[in-house]
Amino acid sequence: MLKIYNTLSERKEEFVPLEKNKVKIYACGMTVYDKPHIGHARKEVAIDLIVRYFKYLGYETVYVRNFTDIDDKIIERANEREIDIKVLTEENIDAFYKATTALDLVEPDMEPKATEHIVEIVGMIEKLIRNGYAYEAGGSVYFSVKSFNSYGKLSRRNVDDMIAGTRFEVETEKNNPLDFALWKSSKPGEPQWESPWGMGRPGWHIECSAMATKYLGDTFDIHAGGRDLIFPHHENEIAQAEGATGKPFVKYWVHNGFLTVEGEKMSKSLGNFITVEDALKDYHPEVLRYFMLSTHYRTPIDFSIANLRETEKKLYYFYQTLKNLSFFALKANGEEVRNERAQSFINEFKEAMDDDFNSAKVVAAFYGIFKHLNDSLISKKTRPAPEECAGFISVIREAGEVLGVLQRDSVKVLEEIKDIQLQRYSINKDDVENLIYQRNEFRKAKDFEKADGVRDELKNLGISIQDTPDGTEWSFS
RNA sequence: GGCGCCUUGGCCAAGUGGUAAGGCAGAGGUCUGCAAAAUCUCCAUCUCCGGUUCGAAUCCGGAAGGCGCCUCCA
Repeated sequence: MLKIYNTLSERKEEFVPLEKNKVKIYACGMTVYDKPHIGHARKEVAIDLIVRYFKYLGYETVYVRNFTDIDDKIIERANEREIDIKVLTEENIDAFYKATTALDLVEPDMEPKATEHIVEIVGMIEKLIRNGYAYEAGGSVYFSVKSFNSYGKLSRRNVDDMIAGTRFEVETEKNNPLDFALWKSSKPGEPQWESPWGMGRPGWHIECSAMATKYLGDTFDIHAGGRDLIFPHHENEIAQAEGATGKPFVKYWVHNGFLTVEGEKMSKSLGNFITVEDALKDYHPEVLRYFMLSTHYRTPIDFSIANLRETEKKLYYFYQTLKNLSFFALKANGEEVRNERAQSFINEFKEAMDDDFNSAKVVAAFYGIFKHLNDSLISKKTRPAPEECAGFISVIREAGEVLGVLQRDSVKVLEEIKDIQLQRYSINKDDVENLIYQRNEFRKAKDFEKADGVRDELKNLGISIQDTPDGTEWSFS
């Protein structure tokens, strides 16, 4: 039985879809004023895990992720760079797609853009005015927070308390400082669209309510996003959608925890702002994915060099083991048997995922099975039959598919990881192989002292070598 | 000031009332020309103080520390 932590109730709830075997998911996408950073990546990997698991469970999934391609920051940034807004947003959408491709994220079924849904947005605002939740003032339209009495239910805030804590804005068209803009009258030179209230553009929150209800209906199953969006973004989305439709908007609200960099919040001013593009220069995409999943999605995660290195080692170990396993599975001729240990692994996996998508527990289960495999593969006596080895591969791939890891050819991934490491440490591959060749020559000549000297040289580069029956292999230690 | 979260061994991290997963690092063993890799063994009573309970890391109250949101933020 799948349980999901619902921000609305602050507890884990059994997942019951609105329609049998079908799940409708909306995830707030990014506002494309800049390139995606690793915080975005965390959110995307988290929702990706969720979507993949629903598919794994056999649900028909409808997954919508938007692009917010019009807002203050975008206008500001475009002005700064003296480029057209469209140029800016398209550039960043491209960068986003590069990141999603590299991270092997499941493609959403729909990816609506705010600027392409002005009609729906205007329509929703009109409904809100008609329903008495919004008012026009000076060419802008505001949502009246006071008029919507369950305002604050998601973020557990009380409107009066909030007003008390607000510094009053001078000169405002708003009736109430907490009211938020649904439609903003445009200043000269800003992008603008026609509306019943004059030329203008949508406020920040309305596009999600309009697009989500358009594609998923008035009420749908899951709405996801980063923790920081709970207030005001999601709170406002609820007010807008429910104010317009009169129906409950979302059944389960899912929010991922934040990512820090070396223990600090990522921000431009601290200079620790890491784009996905940059992270991919130093780490294999699968390492990044696996890293994100090694902590439960609601728990804060720290993007630190130490943690990333550790993850890299783990993944390397897994693929190394998978490589050995594949060798022993060759004789199975396509036959596979899932023995008790393999089956228990799958059970562990499902149990962990059913528990609010606890990928951290899955990671532990992976450890257990890989350790078991390394242990048993080592000697003929304990080695599973080829068909069982094939069965192990199959369960690992099955669980790995949901996490989006361990799907690719072991040899290839091991090489890719090494290449990235070589690049990271600015070490030339040929130099390494030359040294290994030299060492083996010394070994053949039984000149172990010189051979060990070469090994020390390699060690200084951070490389360790393994003499195996098939020759000498090397890896970063 | 308001709302919420977190605090588990040197480090990362599970744990959601039944007697502390896993990993990294460290110590020792097996293997090895020596190593490495792999593997085995060892390594915590859960920030503190009260309470509820036969029994709590897990529930309640309080203290200390850290953090997030309340303005843009995944």
